[in-house]
Order: sequence, then structure tokens, then C-alpha cells
Amino acid sequence: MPELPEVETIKRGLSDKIVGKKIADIEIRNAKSFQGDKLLVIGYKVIGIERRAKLIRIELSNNLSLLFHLKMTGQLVYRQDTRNKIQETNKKIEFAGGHPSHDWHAVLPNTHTRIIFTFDDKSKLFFNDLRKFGWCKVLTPQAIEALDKEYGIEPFSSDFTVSNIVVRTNKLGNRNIKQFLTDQKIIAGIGNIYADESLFDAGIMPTRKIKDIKLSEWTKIRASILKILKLAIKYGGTTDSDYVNAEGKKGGMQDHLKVYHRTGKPCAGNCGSKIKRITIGGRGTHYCPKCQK
DNA sequence: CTATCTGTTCTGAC
DNA sequence: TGTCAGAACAGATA
Repeated sequence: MPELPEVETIKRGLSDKIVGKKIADIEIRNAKSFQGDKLLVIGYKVIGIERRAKLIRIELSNNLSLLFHLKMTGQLVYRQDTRNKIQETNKKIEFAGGHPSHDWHAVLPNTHTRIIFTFDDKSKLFFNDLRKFGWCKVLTPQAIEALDKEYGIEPFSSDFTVSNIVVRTNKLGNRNIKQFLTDQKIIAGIGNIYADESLFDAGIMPTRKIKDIKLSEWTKIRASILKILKLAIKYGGTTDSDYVNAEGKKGGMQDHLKVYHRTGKPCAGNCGSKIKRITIGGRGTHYCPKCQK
């Protein structure tokens, strides 16, 4: 599930590859995945890639932008070589084994490819999305500005201070900390994985009501969020199921997670306890009953 | 085979 | 106004 570190990893990967290239064609394989008129963006150059919350934006030379939300299973994979030898290799593996190979997603395009962008040098950007929840929209600068206001504080901005966080707890005191952290209108970019990991790092129970959280604990939570997000970006994000970077490769953060999807396993803090799993707001929530208070 | 679970965000009901 | 279930969708798992 692409959260801030995964989207940031894709952004950095794509910046190296497509900035300066002109969009020559767009093939829409699933109408719902592309919202807007593709003719408005074909023929224009990519001048930059930005990230806001879990959204990725390709900025074009005519001031319009292509905005993507990958939701849970979306991928943005760039291929320079469209002859795609990997595809032929994988097809053999797939048929030989009778089931999809380990590198199944390297086959491009595949059955989950919803949009194909072709650049003027014949290289391609594939938007894949198994569950079709993700989307790409053509947006004007005004629409981008309006959208920006709907989202909360960026963790890596100077606005991400304890006082700015605490001021947003007003009237939400009964809410628990896990739901508070994953609310995009409050802090932008934190999802299920990094909320659980940050709260473990901070030693805070995910069920804690925010009105009962002390200032010293908020300080710790803020520091833990930054620490965990930086670490996840360093490792290129978490590949739980579908996430891959702009080159189609998996992330490495899953090997460094301490609670997420570690239900029943020994706590990484050597406390002797096992990781528990509960449901908060309909989402799986993982924590150590001994290390988190 | 069916039922359940997964996890981001929006919508509509209370 | 806040909260919450349900939906969007496809596939893995029980």
C-alpha cells in the first residue's frame, strides 16, 4: 500500500527518468482509471514531479498536471526498453509453472495495466492497478491549489511541529491516536503500516485517546514518525504485496518492520512479549502490549 | 464451492 | 459537526 515513503520513492525514481520528455501518446485501457481529456496533455513536456500526501503529480509544460492516487494496488513503472525481454522470459516461467511467477509484475503491459503513457523517445510509463481503486486525473493549477488545502501537515515540512499537531486535536479528543495519525486531513501521508510502526517506536498504544496524550508523548510521537518515514524512504518503501518502485523493483523496508504484519511473533524490543493484532476503525492494527503504553 | 479478509478514500446515514 | 458502515474492486486464503 503506497504511503508517503513509497510515493516519495516513486517520485524520486520518476524524476530521474521522465523530466524533460514529451508525452507522445496515452493509451487508456480502463476508462475509470483516467479522468479528464487526454488530448489536453498529449504533446506537452514533463517539467517536474511532486508529491503531496500519498499523491504523485506530474507537472506539464502547459501548466496542467497529471495527478495520481495509487490507493492500495497502484503502480507506476517506467520502461526505457519497450522490446521488453523480461516479458518473454516471464511468460515462459508463468506457463511452465502453471501459476504467476515471482516476478509476475515485471511483465509489461499486463492484465492489470490500466494506462500506458508513451514518451517522445518511445519509452513508456505503465499505470498498473489490480483493484482499480487508483486513478489519474488531469488537473488545472487552480484545482491543484484547492486540493492542497484538503490535506494536512506534510511530515517533512517546517509546519510539522508539536504545537501544530496538538492544535488539531481540538474537538477530536475522543478519537484514538491511530485514527488521528492516519487522517489525511490532519497529517498527510501516514497509512496503516507507518502509523503502527511509529506508535511502536514511540511506545504509545494505538488505542490511546488523544485527549490523554501528554506533551512529552506528542514530542516522542512526532520524532518517531520522522524517524520511521526517513528509514522507510532510505530502504525504498515497504513491499507488502503489490508495491514496486518506478523501475518495477520491490522495496526493502518490510525486513525492518517491527510490528506491522508480525502478529504472534516475538517483540523486537526483546521484552519477551508477542505482537498483538486488533482492529481499529476497520483496519488491522499491530502493537506490543508490553512496550506500548 | 462460498465466505471472509485485505486497506485507501469517498459517500451517505445517523 | 463527528462517527461509522458500506461501497468501489480483485484476488488470496480459509
